[in-house]
Amino acid sequence: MSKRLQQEITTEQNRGTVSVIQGQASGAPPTTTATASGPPGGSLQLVAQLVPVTPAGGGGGGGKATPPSKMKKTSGDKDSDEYRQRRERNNLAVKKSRMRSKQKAQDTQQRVNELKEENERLEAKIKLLSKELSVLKDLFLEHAHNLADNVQAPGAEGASPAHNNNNNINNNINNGGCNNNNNGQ
Amino acid sequence: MSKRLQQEITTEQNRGTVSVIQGQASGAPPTTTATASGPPGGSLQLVAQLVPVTPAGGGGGGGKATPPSKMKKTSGDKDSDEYRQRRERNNLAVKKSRMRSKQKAQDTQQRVNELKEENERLEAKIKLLSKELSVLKDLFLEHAHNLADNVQAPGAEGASPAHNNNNNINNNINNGGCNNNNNGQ
DNA sequence: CTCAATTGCGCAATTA
DNA sequence: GTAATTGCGCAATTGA
Repeated sequence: MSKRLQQEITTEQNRGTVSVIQGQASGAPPTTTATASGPPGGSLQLVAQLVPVTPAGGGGGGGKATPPSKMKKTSGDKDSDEYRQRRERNNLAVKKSRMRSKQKAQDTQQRVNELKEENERLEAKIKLLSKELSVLKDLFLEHAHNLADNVQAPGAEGASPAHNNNNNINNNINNGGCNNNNNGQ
Repeated sequence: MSKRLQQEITTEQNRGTVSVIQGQASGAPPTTTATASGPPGGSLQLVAQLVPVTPAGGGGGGGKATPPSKMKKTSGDKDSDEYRQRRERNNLAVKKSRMRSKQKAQDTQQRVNELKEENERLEAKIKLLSKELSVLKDLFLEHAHNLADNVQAPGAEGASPAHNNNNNINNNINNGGCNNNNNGQ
């Protein structure tokens, strides 16, 4: 009931008519009248201002004077209960929809943050792994050199075993060795 | 009261000033319109509604129009040019703001997608690196074994200095190969 | 204090 | 016919 006083009033007022108004009801927004806008603290209540409704509209235009008897119950255009009811329902739906929309946006933003964190973690890990790999490779090379030296020195005997190994290695590889890692955030 | 004209109409038709309105200045969006809410395809309309202002009954009499006699130029509250001007400005600002807001949301969503992709890439890389590491590690172990065998076989002769290396290497490997490290950035 | 930007809200046209 | 969306205008706030 009190709801419709809001915008309509203003709206109407646009054209110059008056209206009544009321202060805020429950948590709702404070509406105010044309003349006095009651911002925040609103205490007060309503002030009604009636205006001389001049019958002949004149005003801008058109005039139409009171078309008094035209208003079907059904689709009584606007004053009908039915209309009001629908409006209210829609308003509710709108509110809900907007709320969800907002929430979704928020979630998305959060998702971005999470992904960014994850990303950093992954990059750090890559860095680490790369480093390790690098170290190992160096060692490997060094080792190879040493082997070469040794092999040459001792004698023709020890053929380096590193040949058929591929198979075995592959198996191992498939197993994935030991890279497990857990991380929680 | 006549509210049926509601906003748009009111807005434009408001005081008779017609106005096709809107020219948006700043590079804004291309909207169409003449009457504000022109639905898609807008074709016409607008004429009709002057008439029906269903007065409705409620309010009693209905009428409307003609702002009584109060219309200061400044702050004439509603009919004032100044008011209208401000409204228009605000409407424009609102539009702009909303546009940006929407755009931002879109960007954010896109950001999520990009980050997701990036993440996948990073994970793939990690997997690859891990595999390489694993291979190298196995290779090392194998080598170590072979070396050990070879060393034993040849005889007590020349202890190859490589052993030390191996040990070190192994240690390193252990650390390096399977280490899962925690502690996030 | 003015003014652009935000924000909550209701209306109406669409869409599903 | 209903609920959900979406564009829009109004008004109250807020931040420069």
